[in-house]
Amino acid sequence: MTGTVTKGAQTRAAILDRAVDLASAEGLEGLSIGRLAAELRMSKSGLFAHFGSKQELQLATIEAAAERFRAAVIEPAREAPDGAPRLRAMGERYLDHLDLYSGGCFWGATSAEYDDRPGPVRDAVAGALDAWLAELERQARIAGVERPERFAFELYAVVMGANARYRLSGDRRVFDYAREALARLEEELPR
Amino acid sequence: MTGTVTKGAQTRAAILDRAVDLASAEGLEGLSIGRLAAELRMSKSGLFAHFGSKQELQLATIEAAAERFRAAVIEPAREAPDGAPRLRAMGERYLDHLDLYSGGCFWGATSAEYDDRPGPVRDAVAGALDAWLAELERQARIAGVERPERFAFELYAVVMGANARYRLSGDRRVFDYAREALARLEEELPR
DNA sequence: GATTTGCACGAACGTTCGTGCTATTCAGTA
DNA sequence: TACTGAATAGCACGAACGTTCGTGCAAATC
Repeated sequence: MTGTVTKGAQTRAAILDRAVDLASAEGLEGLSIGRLAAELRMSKSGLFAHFGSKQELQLATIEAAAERFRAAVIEPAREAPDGAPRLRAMGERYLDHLDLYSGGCFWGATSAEYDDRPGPVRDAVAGALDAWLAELERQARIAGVERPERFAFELYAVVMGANARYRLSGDRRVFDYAREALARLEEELPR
Repeated sequence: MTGTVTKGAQTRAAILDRAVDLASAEGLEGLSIGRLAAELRMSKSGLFAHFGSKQELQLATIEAAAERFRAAVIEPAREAPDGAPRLRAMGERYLDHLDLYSGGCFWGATSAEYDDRPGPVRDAVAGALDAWLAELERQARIAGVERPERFAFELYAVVMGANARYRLSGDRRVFDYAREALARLEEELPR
């Protein structure tokens, strides 16, 4: 029956939920099946059977992280109208949603990890980030920015930089700096 | 005799030179002693003897990377006078020096990898990055910026963002975007 | 009630990892 | 040329990794 959540699907979802957190802290390579199983109090083989290979687990984890990102950043920001308000909402939502991970931004951690490891995993990570950049670009275009790619890059750099800096220094003031930078970016928008 | 370069020191330097590249691509954890030895055509145990433990190898690699960074970014930028010109030179030198690594910025890769792994390695990485941020901040203060920390963060975010984005997309235009952002930051400076 | 399916388990495989010991080779000095 | 300490190699270890296999059990299907 459509909508029925089987036991297996529940377990799988629980695995992936934990996997996203673990990967955001230890990376997608450091995400070991044995550790993940131990944390979830299940056997390595039982967990493994859900995915068939480590790579499939990694890809499923990426998809789960993308889903979390959509639910926490993209979707809420849709309440704001296209263009400038949406851009402001996405930047703000991104900074807020960082608390959802126990190990900082999933994309910050995994993109640095896989940028030099060709393969399906890298492609999936790059695809997810490209999609976000493309959405930023689209909204910048709607807002009337003359060079949306440049604008999207700068917004990305500021918020990801804040994540990276906070992770290493523990100094929450970087979020204030980031918000100021976003505000100054906003002033660039034609009105 | 002081200044004499023994055979061991030469080997050690060659190991670390390769280790910095390998770690910038595979991370400090992915930097395996066996692989490193194979690439340098020496035995695992022979290489290992130079450091005594993997952690010591990692710490030495970080120090070597810091040295490379100083030689390629900090020192050349010293030719420019303190303040605004120095800030411009450091941003520019950073972007240029990225070609020195085969796997992108060493600090971008390792700081994301270790931000959630407490210990001496994390401390060393954080220390090196803090030192750079502090230097940026110092120069911003000399240039008369009202809030040097904020300025340093923004410069950092832009250039590290360019590295991350280029690594994943392969699109060199991000360097142009970064340079424009640096130019706009420069306009902020009091004259 | 019999049979099939979904899900999880424990044991074991081969490989790679870091690390420890011992033997060998090499360079520089007496 | 013999000696000596530094530098490198050889070999083995225990642990962790991803993966495979056969099995147990509960729910669903017939």
